[in-house]
Amino acid sequence: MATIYDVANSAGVSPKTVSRVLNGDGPVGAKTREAVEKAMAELGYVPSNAARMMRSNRSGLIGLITGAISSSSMHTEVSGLPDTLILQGIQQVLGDSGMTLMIADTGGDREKVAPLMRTFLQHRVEGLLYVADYHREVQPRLAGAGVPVVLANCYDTKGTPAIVPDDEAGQRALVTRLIEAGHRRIGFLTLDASMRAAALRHAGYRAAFDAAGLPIDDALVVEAQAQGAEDNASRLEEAVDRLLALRPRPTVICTGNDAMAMQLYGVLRSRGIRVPEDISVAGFDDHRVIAETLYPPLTTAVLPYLDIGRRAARRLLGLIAEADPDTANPVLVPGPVAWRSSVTDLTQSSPK
Amino acid sequence: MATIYDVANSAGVSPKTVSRVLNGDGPVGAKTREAVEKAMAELGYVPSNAARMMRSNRSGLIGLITGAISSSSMHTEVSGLPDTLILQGIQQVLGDSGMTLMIADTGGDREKVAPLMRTFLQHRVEGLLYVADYHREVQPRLAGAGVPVVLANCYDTKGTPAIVPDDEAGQRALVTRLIEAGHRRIGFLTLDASMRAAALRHAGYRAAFDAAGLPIDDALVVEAQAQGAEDNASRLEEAVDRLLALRPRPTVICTGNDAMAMQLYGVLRSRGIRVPEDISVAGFDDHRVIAETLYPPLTTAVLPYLDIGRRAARRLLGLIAEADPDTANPVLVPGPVAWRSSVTDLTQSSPK
DNA sequence: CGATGTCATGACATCGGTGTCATGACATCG
DNA sequence: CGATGTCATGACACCGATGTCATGACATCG
Repeated sequence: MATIYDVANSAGVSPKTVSRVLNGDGPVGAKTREAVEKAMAELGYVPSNAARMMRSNRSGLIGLITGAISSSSMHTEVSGLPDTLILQGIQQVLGDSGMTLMIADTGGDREKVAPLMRTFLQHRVEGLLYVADYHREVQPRLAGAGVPVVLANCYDTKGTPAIVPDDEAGQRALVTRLIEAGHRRIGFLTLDASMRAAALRHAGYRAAFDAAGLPIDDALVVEAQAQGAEDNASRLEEAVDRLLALRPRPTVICTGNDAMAMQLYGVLRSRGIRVPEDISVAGFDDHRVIAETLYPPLTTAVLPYLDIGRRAARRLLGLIAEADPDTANPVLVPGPVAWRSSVTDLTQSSPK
Repeated sequence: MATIYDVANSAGVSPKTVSRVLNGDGPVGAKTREAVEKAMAELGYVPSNAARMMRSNRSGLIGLITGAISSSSMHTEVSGLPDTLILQGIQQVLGDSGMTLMIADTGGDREKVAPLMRTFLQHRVEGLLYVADYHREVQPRLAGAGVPVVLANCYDTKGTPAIVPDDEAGQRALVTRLIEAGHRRIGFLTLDASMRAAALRHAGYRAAFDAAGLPIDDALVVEAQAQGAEDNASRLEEAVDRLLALRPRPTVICTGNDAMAMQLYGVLRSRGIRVPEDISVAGFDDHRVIAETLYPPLTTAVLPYLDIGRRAARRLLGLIAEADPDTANPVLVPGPVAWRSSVTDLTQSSPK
């Protein structure tokens, strides 16, 4: 591979002059510049980042650690939105800023974090991102490496900058819309209670009722999933039957995520109940493949993974530039409601 | 950040000795080694890859270019298996080999490939991977950069090493299993005919009938998707109705992918047809979230993305080591059939 | 007991860029 | 016309590792 010396020789100038052409600092005569550029093109010269970095101490690299990539097919029970959407958002922002992303995957193995960190530090990354596969608390043990860190889709107790979804606001917005559509008996099949999202969304559900001045019937809320359990399918069936046995029967059922809504469609239909004519269904995540492809398409709260990724990247860039305007921590990212035809508007069908 | 000189000073030895401790080449006295290791620990020393690379010319980096990450939410009509599974496979292999992955995303913009390539070359990547979001031909214009390239989930006409799924074998294996289960009237809702996978799978479908010595009824094969079309949902409904009108009616319907199977479930149920009692359904992809969560769980041909990723990575490592045992190109990766309860075994229900 | 070999270690050059400073050629000004 | 300033360029050191070669201290052997 050609070096700056090769270019300098070929153009009959000093390496320093080539450097000036490359970086546009210092003055260069028009004729000289042309000769240098010709030589660079002929030799297919590409400057070495390594050499450059030795002086400048700027690697232009961002390290990204995740257990996300390899975990997605592992716990199929946690079939939330693909975390790679977060990567997308990160990529978009970093790409524009000229940074290059290095990714490493723990494969779900906590022990691998330390060596991966070491690899990143060897490459002198300027910042680190840690992405979790679902909203949760982490102790990533990667602070204090002398490099800014931002957590995405997770948070810790040490005040590390973090970006997480606003699960509560999402569920609240969704349920508020349901109430506006005339629904009063709103069933809720929740995720495993140990998940942070479960608690927050439940709180959002309650907040929507409170805000509307409506009473809450706790019988309408049923945990329909247990992490690590084998048979979540039958668990869901039981939960659905419990909701269907209530009187008055719920007019709509919210689920912990879109995958659960997909199962719910199947269970309801096997009971001869039509969606949305007999009962409405709403999900959470806006997992496109599911929500848009289901029949009928699913109304759901958007889990703003793309936006979380973007914000995490921007915040990291801010920290690297030593300007972090964000004071709140963690930053809560709200998502809109995706309104589709799985929910009947009761105010339309039977106008007061 | 501490350098090898800091460590050397602190331990009272020369930098070269520290280097020897680091790399385990050359002999080092036990006492000296201890002192050096203590100094490294105290200073939190991490060697600089940049400096190392200047001498060794080995960056330990692999570049990965994809339009996949950011495209997945764009074309929702091409809702195949998430390509990030390929990344997973790549990660697994590269992680074990001590290589670090740099990723860049074109965001679907062909113009961005060249600058991204340049960035990678500046970092002196030792190899390049190009990952496509679905099986297709590409002209990535990235060969000839003096760096080995492997294509994953795509191929070109220039003989660049490539790893692609064996769509034909997958469909053939699936249909063969269906035939073994007693099915003879096998409907097939295909992907947009312009997709490579569509043609290959159709060939596999026919091959299965040929191998079994059974006649093929072309009326059973209907294109149920058009790329870029807005209303693929109603297109699918029409296609399904056409199949259902055939006499004798198909006993099983294969779909172009799992997302289509999910829609098919909805359409069949809206027609009052039960799966699998009245008609069986089989998909393609083994998109876990769909196939395992659908009710009933979906029989499908596994699209071996994880394996494709692994093989692509291994092949690239082979090329870097200048040993490429693979002669066939592209390499076809077969996938098994995931047999689940969406298909009825007719030989069981009505033994001859 | 001197020649030879092994071990442990260090001095020095080198990789490919860039920052600092110096230098020569002109243009401008008082 | 000499002093000063600007422009274009190059010499040289340096960033942090590692390869090459040299060196001194011992151990081993004939």
